[in-house]
Amino acid sequence: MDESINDDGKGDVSLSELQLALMRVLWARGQASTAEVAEALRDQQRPLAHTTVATLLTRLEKRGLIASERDGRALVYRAAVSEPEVQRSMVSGLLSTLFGGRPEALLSHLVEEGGLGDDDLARMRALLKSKGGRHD
Amino acid sequence: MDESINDDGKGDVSLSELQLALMRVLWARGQASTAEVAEALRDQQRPLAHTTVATLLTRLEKRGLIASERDGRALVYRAAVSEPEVQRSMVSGLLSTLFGGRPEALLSHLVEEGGLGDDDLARMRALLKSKGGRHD
DNA sequence: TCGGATCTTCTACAGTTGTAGTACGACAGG
DNA sequence: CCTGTCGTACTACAACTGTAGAAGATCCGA
Repeated sequence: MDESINDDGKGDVSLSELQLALMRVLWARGQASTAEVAEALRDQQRPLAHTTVATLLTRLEKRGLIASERDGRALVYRAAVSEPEVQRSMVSGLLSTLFGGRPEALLSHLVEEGGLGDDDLARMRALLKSKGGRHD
Repeated sequence: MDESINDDGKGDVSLSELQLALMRVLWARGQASTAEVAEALRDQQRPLAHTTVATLLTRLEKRGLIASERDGRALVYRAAVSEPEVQRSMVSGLLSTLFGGRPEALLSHLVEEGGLGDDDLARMRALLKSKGGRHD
């Protein structure tokens, strides 16, 4: 049968810092041409050759994480996976490899070692309070 | 001066799943020979050739993450970085690349999307309660 | 003392990532 | 019409990772 149906990449995405930087541009702007992405990165003190950005985008597309559409001679890209999807995937990866899959272990780590300020703690407390469940 | 003093690796460690699997063996046992590490991995449904494990350990040592000591003809390894150190480093990496460095954003994600059970939430709440700071 | 069992070390190789040059098509200004 | 300019596609290459075979040193038991 037709084997052109590519894996849609939803299963356990893990992106490098740089790849995320590209994704973030697309998430923020909805869509962007190669040149726009390159410019955005340049503005973030991350100057890369136009061709480098093109290569990176091509690779992300090959992985199914973004999709392109032609606008004249230029390609315009948009994200094919949402930021929360990627977050979910990467957090759960970290959780299982580094914290035995126990979310409290991660929180505990954040609280104990994460150098959080009082305001951070307060915000987190508020967040949890607003979430249902018993308050034993 | 003598430039043989190698970078001690404490600065922004990021380990792959497999590399962490090796580290976990060492963290758990304190120390282990190549053969013991290989055996432990085999027991975790991760059968790797002895030489593969040796290569991996050598590379980790080159990065300063583990240290070896000779015991007869065999090498015995122990971790040179602690698990909390690695956790700190990797969590803070994830935090900055994926959550704009805002810990509450990570917690929020955990709470909203992390599929936590009531008991998880309760444990987390307890954890935060026991931590000082104001309770606005 | 000889052969297998063990170990380390070296070498290899494919895949991914970061980075960019080259080639080549299209288009706009003079 | 010609020449930059802009854009994609292709190629390249070094570093790192996962994986392991080949070589060579040793040690143990018969």
